[in-house]
Amino acid sequence: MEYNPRDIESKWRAWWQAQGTYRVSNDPSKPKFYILNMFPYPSGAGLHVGHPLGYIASDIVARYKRQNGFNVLNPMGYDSFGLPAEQYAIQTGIHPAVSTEQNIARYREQLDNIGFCFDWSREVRTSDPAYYKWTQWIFMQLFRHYYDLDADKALPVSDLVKRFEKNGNADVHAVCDEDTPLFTARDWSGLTEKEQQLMLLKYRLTFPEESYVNWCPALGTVLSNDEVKDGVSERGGYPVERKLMKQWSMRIIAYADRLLEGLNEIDWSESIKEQQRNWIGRSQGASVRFAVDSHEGAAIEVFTTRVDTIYGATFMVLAPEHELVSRLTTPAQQAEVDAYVKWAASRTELERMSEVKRVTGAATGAFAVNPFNGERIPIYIADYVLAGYGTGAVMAVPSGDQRDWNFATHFGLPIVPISDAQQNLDTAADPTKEGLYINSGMINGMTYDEAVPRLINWLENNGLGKGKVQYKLRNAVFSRQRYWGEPVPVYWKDNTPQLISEKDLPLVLPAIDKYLPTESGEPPLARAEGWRYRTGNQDSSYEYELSTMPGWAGSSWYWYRYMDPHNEREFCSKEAANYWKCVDWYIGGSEHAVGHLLYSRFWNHFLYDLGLAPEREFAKKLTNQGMIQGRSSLVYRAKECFYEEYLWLKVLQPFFKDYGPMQIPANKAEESVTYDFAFETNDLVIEVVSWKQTDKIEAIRQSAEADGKRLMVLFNEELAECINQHERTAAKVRNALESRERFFMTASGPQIEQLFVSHDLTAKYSPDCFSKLHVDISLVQDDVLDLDRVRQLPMFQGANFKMNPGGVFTCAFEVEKMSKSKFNVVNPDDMVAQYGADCFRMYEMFLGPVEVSKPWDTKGITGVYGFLRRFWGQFVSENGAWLPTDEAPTRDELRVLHTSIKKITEDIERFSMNTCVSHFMILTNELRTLKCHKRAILEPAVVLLAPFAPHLAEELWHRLGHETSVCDAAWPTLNEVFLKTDTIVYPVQINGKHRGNIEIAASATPAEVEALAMQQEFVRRNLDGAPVKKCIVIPGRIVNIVA
RNA sequence: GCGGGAAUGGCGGAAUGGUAGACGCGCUGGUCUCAAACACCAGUGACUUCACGGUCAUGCGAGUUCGAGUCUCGCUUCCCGCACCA
Repeated sequence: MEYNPRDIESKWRAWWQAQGTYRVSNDPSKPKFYILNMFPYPSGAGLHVGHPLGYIASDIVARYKRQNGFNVLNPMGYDSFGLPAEQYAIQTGIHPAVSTEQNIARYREQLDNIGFCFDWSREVRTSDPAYYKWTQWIFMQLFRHYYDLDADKALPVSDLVKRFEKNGNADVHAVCDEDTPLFTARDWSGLTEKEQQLMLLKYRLTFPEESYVNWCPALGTVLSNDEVKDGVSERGGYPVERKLMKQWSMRIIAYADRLLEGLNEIDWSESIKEQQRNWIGRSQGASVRFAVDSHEGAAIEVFTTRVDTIYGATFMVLAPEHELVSRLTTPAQQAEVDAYVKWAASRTELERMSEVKRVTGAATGAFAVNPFNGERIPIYIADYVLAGYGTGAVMAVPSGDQRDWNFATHFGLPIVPISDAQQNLDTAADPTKEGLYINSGMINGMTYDEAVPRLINWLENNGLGKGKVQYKLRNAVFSRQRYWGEPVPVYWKDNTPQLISEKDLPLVLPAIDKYLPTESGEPPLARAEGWRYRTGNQDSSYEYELSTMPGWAGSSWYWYRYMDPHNEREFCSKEAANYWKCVDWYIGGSEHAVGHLLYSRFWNHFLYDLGLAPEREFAKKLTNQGMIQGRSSLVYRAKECFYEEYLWLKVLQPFFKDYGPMQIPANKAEESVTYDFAFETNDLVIEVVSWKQTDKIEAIRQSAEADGKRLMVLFNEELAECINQHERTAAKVRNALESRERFFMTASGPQIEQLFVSHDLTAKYSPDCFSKLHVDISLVQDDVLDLDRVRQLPMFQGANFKMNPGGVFTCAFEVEKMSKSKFNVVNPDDMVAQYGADCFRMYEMFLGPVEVSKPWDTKGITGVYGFLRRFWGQFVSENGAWLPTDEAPTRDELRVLHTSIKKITEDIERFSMNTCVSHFMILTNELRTLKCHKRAILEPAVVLLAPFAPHLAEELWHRLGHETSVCDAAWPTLNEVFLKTDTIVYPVQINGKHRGNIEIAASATPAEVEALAMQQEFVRRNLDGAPVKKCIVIPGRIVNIVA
């Protein structure tokens, strides 16, 4: 009886559901294992074969762990707030909740098709009010806490207020706004209620602030830094501009150091950790205040990581936007500075980034004073100094910094060496920290390690600066001027933000008429009628915050909700959190390297500080799955110039010997020859042109007449029409050559509008004769286009196809991202329908390592299908007979089984699923060779296969007489005894080259092995009489004879 | 420019420092069939040899080692991330 996945799979899926096989309880009697996939955004396009890759790999691990006695949590849900649903709502008026619901239903159907062991009773959706109630609740906790640097954790703002009341803020070491003033207890109590609230905002971990943000007009919202790539929005690629706006912000900088340190204790890929380190961008250095000559009270603060080079500072550079520029510029320099500032402001981000090498700048005419040696140094402005980093000002040390060196060289400024180890300063800067300082006042003769503390000490003692750590990381903008997101649980009273009462959570998204900003430019929520907050019994009501939370809010804590998904009192109970602790293995795409993964770590550290999260880091181990790329098919469409090349290659060349050398335009641009083709011994000229270009035809005709030439006009379209019968065109040309008519032109307008050329023919033509177009891969098989179906499509109306000599039309292919727009999407549903879910799962794994990107090739799936059929065939004969017997297995059979147990166990542990599938194939091939149908071998093989092909395994498991699920069958135990063989085949090398093999008893000593090797004919022959220097025998492995 | 990763047949990819190319696709030949598909069997890195066999092969060049795809050093190319970050 044939293996029939369709029947088997639907049967067992229903059974699993009825049995609740995948229900997970928080059972403390068993060790836990929490494996998590990054939950998907349910897009309208559905899943393609690339999406489930990580889900399948983690499903295998989950099932494997369960068979090894673990209580496994392997949940799934949806990150269901997001821009696409809202964009769709704007276009169609359909509520995002409705389209999201539909998309989720489709996702679910596709996911169910693949046989995952998700416990759907634990599903979460970020857009569900029962879920976002807790997102809002966590936001409230952030608002109620500040970061205390002495405790090195988040503490309640209420405590902070008590300290202010007692002692003011002088002895408070907390992360706060840069401009927070010092105040005493008396100052504090003198503040009004509103002033106190405003002061506290400078400390809260989330707070509204006026700042420059990434404003995306096309999306009508601000974006956080990680949502902007190369100056445009990550979603949609719309332009982004800097705009000053009042926005909610998250004080993530408070956690910068902990986020950095935490990276050392988690098992994530080096590349992700490095990206996060980069994003945080910690640099340790010093801030130094430079006075400005003849500007009392003006001081320029700079940040430097190389304070040791300060004696080599020979000038100073400010960003063109620096606030002091206008004040400092001398009248003589005013015009030049104004011009430069204006020019710098006009440059786009792209220009700035691409013209890094160019040195530009302008002198302000003012001078700064080096606090260490009192030297006056000129102040320049230049756009290589960024307004947004540090203080927007640098002390320039041309001997140690290449950019400063370039600038100094360009403007003829002095370059002073500061270390005796610096070399070749006339060709480049030398940033060395080696050697002893020279020309450096108080640090002359010191090393780097001695100099830095000395200088910082001096700065601090003289009040001119201090040691300082600078981060590239900015506070994260938390507001979106959009509808489809979590409402911020805040109302505004007297221009200060107030949290709503916890009992009013969740603050549910109100209904609105249109998903657009109001006429006055307020966010969509301003459209909601009567949506105001009423406190207590008062009649007055207050306006809610109108922006919503960003996409990353709901995904920054969701792994806790899976632990306790229906809890109405807490986001997750203490017991559940303490049992599941954290994610043991997190799997997802590397595109979330700095967005989701950094914000999640931030929130988790915060929840940890509050005692709500049991671990500092939420995910111990992270694996990034690779992309499955599509194999796109492309057709070549002929452009104008193709027809000329075609006419020459296929039609005109045979006339060459009869009508003499032919003039063809050598270079179209020069137009040295008036006509496309002209024969030397015939007064006929030929012009190839589209019949639509009537003006051009008329002009050529007049010019031919004037030159006394006979003219033949060939339409591109008529060439296209008879493209597969070029002799017809040749006949026309011959006719014209031999005739004495003055003018040849086809009278009727051709029907053909475009021509496609079989890819295997295109090499003969220059590449710019064609444009490449994607065609749907379902129309292509083995790179051959299905013309009958293609001709039906609107896109190919009025098209003709130039076939290859075999009479078929071939396409080019390209490996690229799988996407709808490239028509290369392969739907998992189709694969499952044809080969079954088990086969699809195993083929996805078989393609290659999970972490690596690789192209999808549907053809290869037959190999896996054949394997599954053969595996089935060991149990069930062609006529449906049940084959397993209770005979005792042989040594060979046991060795085959236990080799597989060892390899498959090891390979799952190291996440090498592709080699697992190979081992299953080897196992099956060997059992077939051994004609083994013994239950003692086959039953453990079924258990091994269960994580990979759960449906097939369940079927065979039950046919073997079991009544409980194979999911709970214990993983087979390896017995090393069975791996041993009686004899060992040793490869024998001579000077490292493999020359032959010897077989000897496994118990043979190295000396015996050597002796046997030496007797071999092939050894004597290859040694050719040379004396043996030594013989290396690695027991059980190899023999190498050195001569 | 900086950082991370990679490079092995026609293709996807295997190889604790120990027979390079497992396994699969594709291809070639055979069996079955009127035929095709499916299935099954055999072969399949390149060059060379009637054959036995030999030579060359893991991006390039050195090195360590009895032995290197694997380790070290120096290059090349590709992918990813960051990028005038003081």
